[in-house]
Amino acid sequence: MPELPEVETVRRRLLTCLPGLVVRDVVVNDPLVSAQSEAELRALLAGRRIAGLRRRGKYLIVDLGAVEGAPGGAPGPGGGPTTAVIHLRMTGQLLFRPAPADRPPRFIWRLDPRTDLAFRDVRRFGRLWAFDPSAEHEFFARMGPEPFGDAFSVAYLRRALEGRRAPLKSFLLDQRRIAGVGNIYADEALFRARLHPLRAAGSVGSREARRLREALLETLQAGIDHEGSSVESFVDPAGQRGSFQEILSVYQRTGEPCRVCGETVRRLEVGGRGTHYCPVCQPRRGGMVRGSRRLRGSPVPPRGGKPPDGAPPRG
DNA sequence: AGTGGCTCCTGGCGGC
DNA sequence: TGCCGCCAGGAGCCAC
Repeated sequence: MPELPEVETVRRRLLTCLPGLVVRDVVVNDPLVSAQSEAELRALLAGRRIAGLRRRGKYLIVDLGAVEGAPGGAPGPGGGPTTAVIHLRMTGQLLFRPAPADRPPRFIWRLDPRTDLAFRDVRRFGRLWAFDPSAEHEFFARMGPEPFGDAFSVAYLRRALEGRRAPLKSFLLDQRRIAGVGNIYADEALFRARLHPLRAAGSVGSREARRLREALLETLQAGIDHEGSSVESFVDPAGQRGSFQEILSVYQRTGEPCRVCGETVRRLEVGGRGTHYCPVCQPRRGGMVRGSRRLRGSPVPPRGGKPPDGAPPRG
């Protein structure tokens, strides 16, 4: 599932082909993809040149310039610059010049010179927004600091952890605390930090907080270096899979031996999310939170054998 | 305010 | 073989 490293991989790929292109038209095939209508999106996006691509947490941000040739190029409802935001959620794929003969993408940006940016998304959780750049601050107002930014210091993390009774796993998934961490990288970072996912966030000491921050950064950076994890259906805009899934330590390795100590990797449910850990490398300590109900039929065997979803789904 | 649980959505898979 | 129900999860929403 696209988390920070996957979205960053998409951003870097699109950076090589999108900037400078003009959005000629917008086609919305699935109204659920945006609260805005196709006409609204067209008015906000069409005629504008793509100026840049940024990322905030798991959100991809596309900066578009004012409509060229518009009176004065002045900002305003008439044709000013636009900020577009895309969230891939579970299965979203942004494909540049996608192969045809697929099911219709949820939306398409027709670009000039003639190319397409298509949004394919089997589970239909992904979303698109477009708004005046002045609205961006409010849009991201409740989102926590970027892990690689200066604001994500040990001091910040300690303050954020302080007093929290929620399990560490839930803390890491809370986008208001840290931006961009999802289920895969949360499990992997906790393993790297040797912290049990059910530890109460507030029970984490200063040395452990330092370890957790370093583990998060190392894990996310490794994900970026491997161009993402193609566990579910992630592919970059050229249809290429990432390779981080090949070096996962615990995520979806239930029943397999820990790569460090050989103990069997376990699975439990924390905050409704499948959670994978090594009971030896991530020992229980004081300040544990009670786990959620045990998963039915645990231990759940890994759901291996699924083909990459880069292949076209059935028509 | 913090926390947990439910919901959306679909394809894949296990069970019968 | 075919059908049914469960499962995955990011984030918004709601209840406590």
